[in-house]
Amino acid sequence: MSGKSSCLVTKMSHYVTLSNKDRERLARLEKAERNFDAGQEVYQGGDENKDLYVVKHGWAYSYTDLPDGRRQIVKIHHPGDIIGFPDVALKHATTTLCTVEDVCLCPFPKSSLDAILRKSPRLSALLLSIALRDQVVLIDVLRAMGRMSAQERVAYMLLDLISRLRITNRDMTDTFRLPMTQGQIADYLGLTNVYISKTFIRMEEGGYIHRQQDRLRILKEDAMIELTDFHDRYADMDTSWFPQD
Amino acid sequence: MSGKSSCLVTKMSHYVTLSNKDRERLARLEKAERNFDAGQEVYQGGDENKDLYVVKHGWAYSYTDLPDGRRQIVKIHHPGDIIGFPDVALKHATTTLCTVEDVCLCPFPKSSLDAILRKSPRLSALLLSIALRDQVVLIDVLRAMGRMSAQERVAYMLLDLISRLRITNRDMTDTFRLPMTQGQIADYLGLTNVYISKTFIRMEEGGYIHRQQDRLRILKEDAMIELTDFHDRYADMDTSWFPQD
DNA sequence: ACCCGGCTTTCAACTGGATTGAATCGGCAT
DNA sequence: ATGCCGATTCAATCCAGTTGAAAGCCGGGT
Repeated sequence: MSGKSSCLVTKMSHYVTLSNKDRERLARLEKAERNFDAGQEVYQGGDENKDLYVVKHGWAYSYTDLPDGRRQIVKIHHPGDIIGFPDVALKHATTTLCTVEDVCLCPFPKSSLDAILRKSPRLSALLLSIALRDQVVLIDVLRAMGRMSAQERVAYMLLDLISRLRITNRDMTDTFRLPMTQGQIADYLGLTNVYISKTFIRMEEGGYIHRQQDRLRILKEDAMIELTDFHDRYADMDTSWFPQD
Repeated sequence: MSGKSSCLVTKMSHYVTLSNKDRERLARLEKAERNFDAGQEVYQGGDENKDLYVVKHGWAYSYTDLPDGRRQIVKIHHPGDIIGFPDVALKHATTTLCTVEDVCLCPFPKSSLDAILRKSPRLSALLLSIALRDQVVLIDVLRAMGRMSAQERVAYMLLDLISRLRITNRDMTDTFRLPMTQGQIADYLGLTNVYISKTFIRMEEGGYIHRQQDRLRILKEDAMIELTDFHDRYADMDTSWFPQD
């Protein structure tokens, strides 16, 4: 099991070149593995949070409920993502983690993070940067939810997804697998499953996208970028100030 | 000018006890001062971002525009807050900073942050925690925007504001000054000024709040907490794992 | 005291998206 | 194949919140 096969290392290396030692440190986080079936809940909001997870394969999402059952999905997780990072600051998990499909997760304790923070200044800077970058991404989502129409929100979501998938999958062009149900997409975008359906149909009629099973093709990426004033935050990171290891 | 008068030190000390050295390090960030009139723009989205700001007094907010003029306020800043932290990860500022009223800001360069990260593990941990905690707070806002009614959103906002103000102002009970216009509140909550007006009136009629000039009194805090399923993330922080300095 | 400009409130018409319920599709297990 | 369950689609209706404009209010400046 060399570092080469680690999604986490692949993803982190996208931002900055890492020493072999740091690559090993990261790869070690993916030692343990647990498999989950589609639609399974891994942990719940309010639980004491002691573990983080690296996604090895499959999609998952974090969500919160309102007491009356309304639901908001707050983050969609892909291979290479670290799940639960924001909760490190708090005593209890704030969201519930649920799988979209069959998923393999690598749990590791919060304390492993400590070790990295103490030992590797370069990785610490990277982790802090990722936390801050994720704040910016959340702000972008907030803007979409607050001020965009249904069609703009869907376009924004698709652009965000494909940008993130391109990080680990360099040769991906305009087509990707979207395993989420329309109900889940609705819960992410603050809409309803019915209206997501209608919006997808309209976007397909408008020639923006093409769907075939769960594969989605983006036909007018530039138009969608313009429509949503989309910025790829994953490409604009400033790593110039990082300490050398 | 001792550390005692620094809003930043007051705010940071709320979470964790700091050594004198660390208090000095923080207080030093507030050495320079710049004053701004009400409604003034301090910097704009897209600008190269080299400075951060500590708020000394007055309220300000960060916002983004859509190309067609729709506007989303993404963060409201109070005394003691660090402005621009999320943008540290990126090459360009993502939001525009605007004052609500007459404001005094203390600018300091990104590089001062570097120095702190290298010298003080305890402050580094605190900064990382604050970044992560702010992510959780953003997620809470996202939930409000995605799934809550107008009245719930306003209630949520008021609870969030008073919780934050209580950090630096321990003896505050149920009344605070709300200097923002209803138009600004609308841009924060993804609504319109007209509907904010209507909602405030309804909440006053319902006995939830009382307004008098720009002072706002929360009458049924418990009911509002229940209504919005509000969690005070500023009180729930886990600082137990921080390294001693 | 007065005017001016920005903020809040009110009003009426309108609409984007929600809701409901039913029909259809599709995958999987038997 | 068959039957079942969840996901998707379709159509009709409804409503929370928008839009635009007008009127009231309040504070600051001269």
